[in-house]
Order: sequence, then C-alpha cells, then structure tokens
Amino acid sequence: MRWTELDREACSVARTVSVIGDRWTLLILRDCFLRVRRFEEFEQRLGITRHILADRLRKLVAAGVLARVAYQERPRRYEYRLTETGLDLHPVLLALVGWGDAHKAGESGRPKLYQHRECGHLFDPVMTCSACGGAVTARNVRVLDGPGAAAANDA
Amino acid sequence: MRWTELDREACSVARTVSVIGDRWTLLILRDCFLRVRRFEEFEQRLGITRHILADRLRKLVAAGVLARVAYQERPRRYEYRLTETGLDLHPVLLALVGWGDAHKAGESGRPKLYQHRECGHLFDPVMTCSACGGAVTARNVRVLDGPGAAAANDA
DNA sequence: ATAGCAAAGTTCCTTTTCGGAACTCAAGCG
DNA sequence: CGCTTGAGTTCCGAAAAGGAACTTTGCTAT
Repeated sequence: MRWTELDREACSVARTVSVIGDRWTLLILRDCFLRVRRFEEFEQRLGITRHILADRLRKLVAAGVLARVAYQERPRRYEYRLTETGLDLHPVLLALVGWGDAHKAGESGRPKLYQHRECGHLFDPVMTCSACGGAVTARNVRVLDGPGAAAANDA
Repeated sequence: MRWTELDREACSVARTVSVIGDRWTLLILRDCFLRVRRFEEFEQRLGITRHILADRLRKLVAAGVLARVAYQERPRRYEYRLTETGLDLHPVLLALVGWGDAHKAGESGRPKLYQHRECGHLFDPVMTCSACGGAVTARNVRVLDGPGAAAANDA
C-alpha cells in the first residue's frame, strides 16, 4: 500500500494518518497549537529543511487543516493558521502529550503542564465516552462495523 | 533534526512521535488494538513489505510498546502483543478515529462504531480534564512550563 | 526419505523521499 | 546601489521504502 491509497481505506485511523501520519506534520501541528504561524519560525523551531516544510504546509492546506493567509501586502507574505478542522486535531496532540508525559518524562519531570481554563487546575487528558462521561480504555470498548464499513472507496 | 534526536527534545509530543510518528507504525498499532498479533496477518492486512514490518515491530518492541512472545515451540513462532505501555496508547488511536469520523467519513458513513461496555452506548471520544471532567478544547487550555522544560537531554 | 508447506524473517536491488546547502524573488532600508 | 527579510524553489548525494526472491525450522502427506 502506498501513501496515496491510504485515504481510501474504510478506516478512520487510516484516513487521519493519510493527513497527519508523518513525524514532521505532527511536529508542525504541535507548533501550530503553540501559536507558531510563519514559515521561518517553523523552520527554526523544528530544524526541518525548508523544502520539506513547504511540502508539508502545502499538504496541510490542501487537507483543510491549515489556511494560508496573507498577513501583509507589498511584499506579500503569508502565514499558516489552524482552521476549525485543524483545531479539531487538538485531542490527537493532547493524547500524544498524555502518553509522553506518562511514559517518557525523564527524571526532571514533565516538559510542559496543561491548565484547564474552565476549572483552573493542571490536568491530565482523559479520554471519555460522550454518552456517559466515563473513562474509555482499550479494555472497555467494543468495535462494531458501521455503515461505511464495506465501502472501501467513498469520499 | 533527525529521527534519532527527536526523543531528546523537551517535549512530550516529540518524544511520543519519536516512537509512533510513522504511518506504518500507527497502522500496526491500530491493528494491534483490533487483536492482530502475527507477522503474516499484519503483512496481509496492511499491504506492508515484510522488511519494513519487521523493522517497525522490532522498534515497537524496543520501545516497550509491544512484547514479542512465543506462541509455540518447535518450530518456535512469535507473536506481538501490546504491553501495558502499549495499551496506554489507546487514547491516541481513539483521537485519530474521532477526527477521521468527524472529517473524513464519506457519504456512506463511519467505517466503525465504538461501544462503551460500561454504559452500553455507542459514543464519540471526548477529551476531558482529569480535574473537573469537563471537555478540553484547543481554546480552553493554557500551556505552562513544567519542571522538565529546560532539560533537553534527560531520559 | 523426501517433497511440499507454513510462519517469520532476511537479503538484494530499484525507486522514492529526505537532508543540506545554495539560489530566487519581491520589496523595503540605509 | 547593495543589503536584508521572508517565503519559497532547485539541485545533489544520502537514507528509507517498495518489490520480489531467498532462508530457516520443523511439520505433514506420499
């Protein structure tokens, strides 16, 4: 299977991975959530080559995750901002943070702390059920076929 | 920055990405959560080359995400199972599913449905705050430096 | 015994992608 | 003018991925 075929799989993980399943893309998104917006700033913070950065930004714009908007005219300069679709990726990043904090925080502790503005507390991200609000874990979820299960080729 | 330097960053996203930030690795993990365990089964379901599959499985075992356990002697054959550390990646996969379901489900609907065993309902994954239980979104989280912020080189 | 089969890899070779550095372009600045 | 800034693009050698065949260990049927 090639990159290009991935988004035609009848699997939401595969479709999401076809958009963001690349190390640079994930790190770019991390920086987006930290309010980084400009080409050079991404380049310097990430140590990515300009060439690959341009490619990934183009793909994220094409996927509707980022929007390329001019922040000045003459000379025309663009920056990259998360769209609503892009903001919806927040749980993905938070889940990555959660695992890293739990399993990869060295002796000196967590690199970052997260504060929930609504309650004011530092927190860990917890994945919960939209129906009952209870925690969801690998062991208490059952996977069933949905209506789009058979169609390997829908949009 | 190279792959190998990623896990030394003072960032839990980067550290997690250094382990699972690869399209094949993410798809292998998806299948692990669907109870796929054997080399040939991964190969057939994913359409990955044996060579890359062997490499990714080796890395996941080295990272403590999967365990390689013999399921028979003579001839000795191994299978790959999620460890507790691996099971902790469940929220990551669920977050990917959540975004794919919301933004990439075609006209025929979602490929899979998820049922919470505890309440019996089909659900969407919701990222919540461990302190108050409320939903966490991109707009209501504040990021602060933690104790491990400065140390770029701790374990 | 031996030919065939199965599972889990490994090896080899070609194609694609990536890393690194230099170059381009448009406009403002001194 | 020539320099600087920001956002790219181009070019080349290095690294990784795709594809297919080969290896190993032991079982099974002839």
